[in-house]
Amino acid sequence: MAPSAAAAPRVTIYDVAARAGVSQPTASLVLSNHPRARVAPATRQRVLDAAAAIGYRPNVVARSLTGRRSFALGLIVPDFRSPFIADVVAGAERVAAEAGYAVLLCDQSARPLASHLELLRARQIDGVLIDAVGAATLPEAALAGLRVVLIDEPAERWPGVASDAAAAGRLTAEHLLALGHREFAFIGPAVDSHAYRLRERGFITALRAAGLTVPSARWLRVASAAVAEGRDAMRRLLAAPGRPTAVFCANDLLAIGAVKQALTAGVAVPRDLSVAGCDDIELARYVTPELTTVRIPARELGARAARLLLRQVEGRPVRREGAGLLPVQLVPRGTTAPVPPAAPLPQVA
Amino acid sequence: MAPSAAAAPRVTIYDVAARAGVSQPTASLVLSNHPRARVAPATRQRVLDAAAAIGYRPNVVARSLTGRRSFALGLIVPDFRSPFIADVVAGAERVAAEAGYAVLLCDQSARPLASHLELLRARQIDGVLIDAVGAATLPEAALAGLRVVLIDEPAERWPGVASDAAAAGRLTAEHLLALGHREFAFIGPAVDSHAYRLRERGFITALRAAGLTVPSARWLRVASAAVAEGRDAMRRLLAAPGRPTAVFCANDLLAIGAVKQALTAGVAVPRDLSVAGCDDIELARYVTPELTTVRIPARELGARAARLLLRQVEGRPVRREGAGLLPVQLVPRGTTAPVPPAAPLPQVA
DNA sequence: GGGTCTTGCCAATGCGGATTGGCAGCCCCA
DNA sequence: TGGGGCTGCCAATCCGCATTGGCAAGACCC
Repeated sequence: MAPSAAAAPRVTIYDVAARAGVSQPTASLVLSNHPRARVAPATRQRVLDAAAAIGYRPNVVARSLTGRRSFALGLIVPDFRSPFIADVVAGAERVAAEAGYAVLLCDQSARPLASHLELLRARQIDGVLIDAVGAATLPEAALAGLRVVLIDEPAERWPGVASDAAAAGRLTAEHLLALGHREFAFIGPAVDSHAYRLRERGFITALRAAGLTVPSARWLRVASAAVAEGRDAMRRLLAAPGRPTAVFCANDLLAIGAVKQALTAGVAVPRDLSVAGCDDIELARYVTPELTTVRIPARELGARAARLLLRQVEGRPVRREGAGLLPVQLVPRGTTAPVPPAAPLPQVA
Repeated sequence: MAPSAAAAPRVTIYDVAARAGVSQPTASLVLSNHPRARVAPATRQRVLDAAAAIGYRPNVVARSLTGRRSFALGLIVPDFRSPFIADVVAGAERVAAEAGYAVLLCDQSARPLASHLELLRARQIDGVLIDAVGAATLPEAALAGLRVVLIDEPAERWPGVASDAAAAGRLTAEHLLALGHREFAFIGPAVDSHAYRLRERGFITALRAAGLTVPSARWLRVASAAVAEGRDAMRRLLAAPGRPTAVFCANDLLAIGAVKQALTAGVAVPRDLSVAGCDDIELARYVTPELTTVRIPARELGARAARLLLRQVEGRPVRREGAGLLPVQLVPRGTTAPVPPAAPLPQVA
């Protein structure tokens, strides 16, 4: 249990004070650059010189104990290995780092949400960014006393930031409709995620507006938003009787898997089948054919969430949701094309 | 500067002690489950009950201050958004979490290595895993007094874990040679990374053993190991006079970019040109054609590094490099094929 | 030259918990 | 029955830093 032999002796603020010939509180006043500190310029300089001379580095742990804040934020995500999430993390991390905060990355795939929250609490975390499944249904107590910002998961009790997920679905629907498609399928994860639900709803609502629907047999639920799942779903889709001319996948990974499977099965994409994804991960441009998708500003999502959380943490005013939804943008590429002339169904009059 | 109004009142060990009718040290002895603690069973139970009743959670910050350890590890990586690195991180994180340690993820693309080390020091980090460019050339002082484990970057002064990068290059060379290839190119990042150097060297050494070389004009250095760079490199390669029949890319992202560019330029892969990558990221199976590559056990690399670091941190004996290199494995897929009959050069006798 | 301010610094204390040393009370045995 | 040895608990102290209250010395004024 005991750690191995002590390492380098630490340089503390007492050492600085001693070398500068002042008391520890005086050194503290100077070094923490206290605004209302009344310290003679000469004294201040002596302290600064002493600190520089012996290479003083404040001990964040000690500072956290007195200040009751850790200068660290938690960031809980479903799976940081997903490219989209990784971008969200990168955006948040950058903002946090610039403000001098560390980020404790918590992966929901490794440990449940509530457990992460407990651990973050124990570490006296200053605030938590939650981009995780099930955040909205967490018991009140799990978040009590924490400063929280939700990502892509609106709730009345907490501020949050979100992308315009409904628009993502709508834009895709409109794109496919404009290409003449009338027979659709949908592939999406069965997770309890607001953003995914809205993507679905935006898609179907736009279809309805055009007098169309997606038959329930072509409404495929998969376990997670991963490539392998997209593949399985497409396999099922192609095995069923009839065939859609266009498929909307709730994210790019699913779409990549779906395209892959279609090609493997000899279904030409986009000639015989159009497939669209959502997120616009970097990879979307590197698969063949390049993936039609909707660009979601992932980094911006993370960055904005972090800024919002830092406002709370530092006691600055927080505008509730004021910023509105982050805009998304259709990116037509190579996996969607006009419906083939010999469409399975005659054109709707 | 002042944080906003205080949140929920914290439950401290003093509260537990008061409720159990014992002194704080006694409560501490019970709750920290001290091995040589001499506490009467009844007393112990009273303390435990009290703690449970009021929901006591030890304050990790306070514990860190006295214990001079933070139960946190640093993990410095070149870019956690790279799929390969993400797997290394996942492996390390899992091991750390199981031992009760948090991981502070530091991205070299956001801030230089030395700066990260400073920050980790200030947080009294218990140890650092370094999978970063330039770790070997760091000044002595930057790492002084830290417990360190290097990933894929052997150094005499520090323990480390590494994959058998030379074998990765060799296996690829042998694979391509067996397919009849004699005209090669290489694409790799110009970063100062041991693993990449070994991959190169392993490749070229195996070619030499077969009496072949890679002409310097086909030895392409790119800025980073990213898809876009692979693309650029292939563009240059195809623009130059003559053409190899096989290209070894130092990692999968480069290979994916290279394949993409070749296809775009009308060069059929693998018919006209074979391309091989390295890492076997998940994506390698999802591009078209599927990528031939060498599987590097990324998660295992991270996990093993974390275990090694934890041994040091907890003062258990550390076997120097004892474990040896992690084995790698060729994964032949769709981007490599026998050299076409009408090869640019006659078969070497 | 004795008050009243101001300025500049420091003593004391707290944050939450770990650890050490020691002191009662009890048992046991000679 | 008195002393030795345990056992079980607590008082005191420390970790490194931030903050408050106050005190002494000098500036200023009448």
